[in-house]
Amino acid sequence: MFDQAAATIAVARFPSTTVPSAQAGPHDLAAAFKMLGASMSFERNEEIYGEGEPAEYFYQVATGAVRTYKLLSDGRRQIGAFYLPGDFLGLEAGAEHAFSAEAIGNCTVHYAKRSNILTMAARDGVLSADLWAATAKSLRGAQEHMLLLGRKTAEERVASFLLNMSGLAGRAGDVIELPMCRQDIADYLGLTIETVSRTFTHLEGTSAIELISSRRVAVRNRSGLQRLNS
Amino acid sequence: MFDQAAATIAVARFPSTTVPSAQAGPHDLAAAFKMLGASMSFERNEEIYGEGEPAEYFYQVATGAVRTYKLLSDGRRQIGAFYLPGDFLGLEAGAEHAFSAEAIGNCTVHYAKRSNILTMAARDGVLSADLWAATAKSLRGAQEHMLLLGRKTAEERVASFLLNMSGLAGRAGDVIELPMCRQDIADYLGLTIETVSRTFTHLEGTSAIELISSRRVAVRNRSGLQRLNS
DNA sequence: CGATTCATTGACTAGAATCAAATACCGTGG
DNA sequence: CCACGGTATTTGATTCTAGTCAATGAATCG
Repeated sequence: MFDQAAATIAVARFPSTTVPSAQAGPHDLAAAFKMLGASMSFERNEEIYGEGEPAEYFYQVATGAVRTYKLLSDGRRQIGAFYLPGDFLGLEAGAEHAFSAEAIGNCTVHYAKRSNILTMAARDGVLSADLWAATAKSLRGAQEHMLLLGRKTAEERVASFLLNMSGLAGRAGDVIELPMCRQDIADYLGLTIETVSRTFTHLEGTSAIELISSRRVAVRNRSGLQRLNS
Repeated sequence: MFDQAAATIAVARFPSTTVPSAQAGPHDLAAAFKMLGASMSFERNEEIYGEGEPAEYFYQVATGAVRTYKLLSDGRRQIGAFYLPGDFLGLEAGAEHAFSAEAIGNCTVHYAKRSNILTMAARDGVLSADLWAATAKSLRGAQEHMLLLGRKTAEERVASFLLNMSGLAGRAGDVIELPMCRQDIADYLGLTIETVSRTFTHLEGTSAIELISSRRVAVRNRSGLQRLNS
């Protein structure tokens, strides 16, 4: 999640698999979605699935962006990850979803029955390996995020976030389009909306970034951000 | 990880698989370790593997306890999870370990070559499903932990920790044996050692727990802890 | 153009971190 | 068995980062 480079690859791969490979044999997860999946549209803030619901489907973002989150009883929210086109979600094993998922803006999502994917995976080593790899990728994202939430300062969190959003391949001067609002960013970074806003302003003051509009950020000093990112 | 009930099940399952199942077919991950794995002992604080090292093996804790962690350049540490007997670790896909792993106390670990497990999994639907399930279990633990790190107060974090350590089946009056020191707990919960200590003392003051010794805690008011856990 | 939502800024507070010291614990050797 | 040294833990005083409360400003949409 959140790895834009990988997301781009996955997106690029998606259409190519519409040309079915000659052999009926090995498929990857994206190809399995093409075979078994259907599409569905969601409006801004619409729930895709809820925590505790039976986990019937796997999902792949086609367009737009998705957030997954957990709530405490008093409404405090932690966003676990943002999902961009190509990313898979709902891969957690277990009969029930451990997170809720919502559309950030209007978006399209491919979905496929878990049982179908799993049945196919049981017979297809490549597919099962890809399912595992996708899950493990989520796990690594979560582990990286634990370090951020447990040990980084507000400024370091925002810098990490911006660098992740700008992608690995990004260069100084790149303009980042943020699909999510400040509250989403705050709940993702374990901060308040005010702290996120102040930190953006402060980073602009040090010429690390430029706030073109609230949803558009230009990276002006990439290595400065990376230094903050430790 | 950290799910003592599940850990106990895994441990219980382990010896039973020494009796090879009649059919050579499906195996679970624990059985695969029995077939392919070897054992190794580690001393207190000894490194099992390091972040960035090639991920050659999968591991399963046999006795003792293991911590996985990441460091920032200035030494700040985030412990991602504690692993108890029966738990698997090192399941992250990718050529390199994303975390470091160390023995908390003297411990024994089963290990098996990744390539062997993966080869076997490619031909064995049950094994590959179990590999995926074990990875997904780690993922759910990580997601739960993100909520703790991002949104819970110090008292809530410590209460969550104690409830997790006491196991799902625990009852009031249960005595928890903590295998790790205060610094490990602090780095796991995203707090300082002083805050952990003060919170323990405060929970004792409210009769929620009793500190028998620094490594032994008795739960006196389980529902009180659960209320804090939200 | 007004209404509403979202973002920024300011003043003040609080919860956890930091700095510092005292106490408890543990293994070793006399 | 007890004294010693080293480590781990607890406790206290103070600071500081981020949170809270409050108000203003900007953007978006009928």
